[in-house]
Amino acid sequence: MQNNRASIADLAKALNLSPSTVSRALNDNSVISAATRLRVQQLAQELNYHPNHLAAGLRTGRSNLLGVLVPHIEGTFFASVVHGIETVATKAGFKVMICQSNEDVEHEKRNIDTLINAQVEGILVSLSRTTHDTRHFEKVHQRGIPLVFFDRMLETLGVNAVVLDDYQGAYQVTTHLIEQGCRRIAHFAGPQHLNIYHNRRLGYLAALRTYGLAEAEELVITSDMTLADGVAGMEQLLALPAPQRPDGLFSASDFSLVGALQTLKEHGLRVPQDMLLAGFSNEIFTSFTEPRLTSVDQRCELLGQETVRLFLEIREAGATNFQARRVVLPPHLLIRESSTRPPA
Amino acid sequence: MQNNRASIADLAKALNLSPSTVSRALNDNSVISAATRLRVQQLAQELNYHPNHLAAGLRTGRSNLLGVLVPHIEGTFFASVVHGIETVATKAGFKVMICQSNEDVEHEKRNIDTLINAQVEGILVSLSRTTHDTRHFEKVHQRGIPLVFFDRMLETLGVNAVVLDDYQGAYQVTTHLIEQGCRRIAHFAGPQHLNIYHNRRLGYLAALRTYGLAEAEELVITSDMTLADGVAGMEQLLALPAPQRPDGLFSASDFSLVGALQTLKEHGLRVPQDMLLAGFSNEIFTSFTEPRLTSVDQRCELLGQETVRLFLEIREAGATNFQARRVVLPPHLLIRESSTRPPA
DNA sequence: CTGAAAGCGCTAACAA
DNA sequence: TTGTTAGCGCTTTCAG
Repeated sequence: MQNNRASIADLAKALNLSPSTVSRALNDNSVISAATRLRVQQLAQELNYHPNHLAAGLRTGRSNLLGVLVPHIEGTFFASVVHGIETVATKAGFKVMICQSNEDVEHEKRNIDTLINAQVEGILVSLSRTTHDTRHFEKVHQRGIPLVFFDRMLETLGVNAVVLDDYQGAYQVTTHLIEQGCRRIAHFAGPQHLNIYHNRRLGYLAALRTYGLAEAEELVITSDMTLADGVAGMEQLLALPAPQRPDGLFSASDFSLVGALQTLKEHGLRVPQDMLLAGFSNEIFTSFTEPRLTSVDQRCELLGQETVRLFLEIREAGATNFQARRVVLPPHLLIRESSTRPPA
Repeated sequence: MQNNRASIADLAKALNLSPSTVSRALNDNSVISAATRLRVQQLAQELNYHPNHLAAGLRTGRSNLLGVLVPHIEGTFFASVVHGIETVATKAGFKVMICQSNEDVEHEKRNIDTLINAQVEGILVSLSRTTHDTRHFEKVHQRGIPLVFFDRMLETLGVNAVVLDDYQGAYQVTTHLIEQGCRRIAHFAGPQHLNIYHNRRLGYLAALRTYGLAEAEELVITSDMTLADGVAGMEQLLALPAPQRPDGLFSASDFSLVGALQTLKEHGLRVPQDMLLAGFSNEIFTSFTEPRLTSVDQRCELLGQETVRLFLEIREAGATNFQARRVVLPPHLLIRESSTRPPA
């Protein structure tokens, strides 16, 4: 009978045992005699037995599945986070199911249903750019499924979340620019309904205030943070009358920053001599440009790992009576040539 | 009874129907009267009913799960491939389970078991760097689970696979360098037991032969293809006596190429004036360096999509009686400044 | 230490 | 068009 797929029933029959005994033997239940355990496990190996997790899950109510919902997975950031998630989740015995919202709320809603249907034991989410309210997550809560946000979230009170301290990161990087001598610092900002871009802007403004620098409306440019947006943004800045021109730029995204750098060069301006630059995310390419770009590292992998850890904690405590918690990771400023004032 | 989780039985009871009728109504079975269908679906909505896919899967023998096994997911390449996979798989009604081997065969073996246990309906694999034989995939075959390799595979006959035409890509890019006037072209090669690096080297050699150029041992440097390896490799090339120095370089990885570029600059040499450069993979940063780097695009997303398509085909035909097929995607050479001979 | 029996939630014959 | 019945493969009382 060494056919396609052996079941517990098959093993039981072949060994003249009951299914329950076989099940116990396979699961290393301590109550089973060493002898039968061995017999069972050997035959299992021989027949190439593989447990059916669907069946076990149905019976026990545990799927060992963990749902992850990200806006997309191309690009460094989410890929690294997912890597971190996968690592810790696997160690804890979970399989990871990945869904992408493609930055679209409707997708996001459908994905949530998919994950619920798959009986995942927890859901880890980073919101799509087009998500402005989170009512579609209520049913997750209702079903008692632990829900943890990471990176992108809405500032709703009482949700579990793991985020980078974007405010601190922005504050530090802006302070650094000021200390390097900048007095008019421009800021490329992202969509403000997203916590991350909002906090980066706040951190930037706070640093200005701390040092008594005036904030200038014409120096803050909000966009979707692509490379092209960076090009457009820098053109806009360079079009300002000379006294209003910035001497430094903090971009909330490294992509826009590269656009800005390219534009500066096209105009015959040099970095850092003519303008200091700093970005956010520590994308891999920030070390490949000339000059290399100062940036704030987001601890992507750690972020993923901490997200799973928080999930495990919630699960342990029981989803419903867990006091919602927010884990805030310290950012890490990486100073490179683009923001280092050259000796005069 | 609008408790945590409603089941079909609950709906049936509430509506005075049999479970089968409810099931049929929910699945839009054409045999059900419009009226009952509506009643059922409305109540389902109201009670926030979600089907239990584990149960359905157990019953129907279909899990709607697709297993994906990659060496890792950080970095652009696999992330993009997975993106492509996810997109097509979702459209076909599959959920994707992702595992990473971390470039380790033992992990790979364990992951295969995990996926089998999860009752996936197909497995898509890109081999770990440390995999030298593929016996652990036999049980997948035995169980009649469609198996498709993508990108990294062993040259075993009769497996299903989707790969880029690395040979062609390398041939094209080398030819391009020759046509730009290069006569001594160096090559940074990767681990040769992996089909991709092997084929890139063969393509490089073939192009040399076509144009009657001698291949020089000292110009082919094999490494693990990191940025640091590129630095070391270029140092090695520059240490050659002047007449033996290359006038062009084709690196099988963009990362090594960046290392080479940085090293050239440190030595006061200019690209493309003093040496032409070309790489492989079209990593995002190839457009951010100066000069921008010529590279071969790998069609990552398409690769992922085609892999799923091949899986669907196999499934359709029945895994066992499907004639193994290999899909080879044409590469796409992107010529940028680093390989364009400037007017003399 | 082992076995018998029931049931997780759903679907698919077959019957009505 | 609807209902009855059985069972997917596994685990878990409860009894022996």
